[in-house]
Amino acid sequence: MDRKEVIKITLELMKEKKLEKTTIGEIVKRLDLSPGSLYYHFKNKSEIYKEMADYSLEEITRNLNEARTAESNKNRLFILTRALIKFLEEREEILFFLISMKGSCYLEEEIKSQDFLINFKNILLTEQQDMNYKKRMLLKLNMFLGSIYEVLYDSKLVNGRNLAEYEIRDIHASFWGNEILDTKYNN
Amino acid sequence: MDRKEVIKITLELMKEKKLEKTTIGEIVKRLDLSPGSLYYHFKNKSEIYKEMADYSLEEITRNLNEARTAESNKNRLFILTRALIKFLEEREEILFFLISMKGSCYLEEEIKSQDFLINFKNILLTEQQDMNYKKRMLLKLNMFLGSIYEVLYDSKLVNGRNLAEYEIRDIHASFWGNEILDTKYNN
DNA sequence: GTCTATAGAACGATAGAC
DNA sequence: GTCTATCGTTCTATAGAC
Repeated sequence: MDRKEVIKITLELMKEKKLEKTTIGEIVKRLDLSPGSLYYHFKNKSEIYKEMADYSLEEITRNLNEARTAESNKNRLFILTRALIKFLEEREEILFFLISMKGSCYLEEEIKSQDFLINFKNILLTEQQDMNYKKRMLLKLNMFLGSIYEVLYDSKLVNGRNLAEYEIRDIHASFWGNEILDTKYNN
Repeated sequence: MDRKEVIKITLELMKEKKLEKTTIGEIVKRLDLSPGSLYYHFKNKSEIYKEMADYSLEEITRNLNEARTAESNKNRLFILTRALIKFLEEREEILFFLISMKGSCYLEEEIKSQDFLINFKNILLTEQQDMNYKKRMLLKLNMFLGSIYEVLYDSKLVNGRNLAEYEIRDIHASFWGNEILDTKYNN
């Protein structure tokens, strides 16, 4: 049994069935597996959720890092914004999980939101910035993520369409338009 | 049996137990009611969810309208932003429901996100504005709401603290800082 | 390490007495 | 209009054979 396969299939299933209908029974049916086998590898449902969160974070991080190194210098924040949007549009199941995991009782408190932020923080903040700046940037980052989720929930998950380029530009401009951070990666 | 009491209690219960643990059994236990009695008034679980969504929207609308008429003229958008944040901080159960209902299989598609937007749209948009402007403003509105949800999820629901005034100002400034809409209510 | 079988509880929803 | 009792199903999770 491939552990990662379980996570991928469960994410997919969750998008289709929503939270309350994504049961162990449904998961093993989709995997063509037995409950006993699944519980041999995962101690309970929470562990599956936990690994879905880890997997989602890893996938996003990997994707953003690729985007970050692929193109160089100018408009780095635009490239990152665009990459994040494109990634979540392509991986709807991850988008849905990120949006709906907050309401689930199977995800323990600690995992929930902050881990995702930390990653963006690393991309956007350097060590030498002062506390006040960091706090405000964290707020802005939180706002940024929330905006992406809400907009993509509406456009992609409800209406099934991808954002137009001008919309991506609008989103980027709203948050990072004339931001000093734009210059951070221009060195 | 008070219909509205069921909705209020269920919202409260949901914040504590999360989506998958908010069952009919838990609801009737909290209400000190019998299942038969609950099902005499609500045809199924979806109907309860539907009315929670309606109730949440009504409460927000009522609250924003009060804020809108109470204070006059200048900085209307700041007052609305602040009122929305304060309302959701005070009514955590509504905040949690708005955040987590997207992942639920008991809320039918149609209700989901748009209805909440329509209300803000009415507040922010007038009839005579052109389509392009409206579309962009709708995107911005969506971003605005998503930001509020994400920020308050983190600050209030996870960390249990209210936003500081400077944070509210930051949020307002990010979206409506030097916006022509500021003048809309100054007539 | 996968299976079948099933425990044991909880689920949404209903029937019928009062 | 509220109750008790319970239907039939589904749930998470486990035991034990292979």
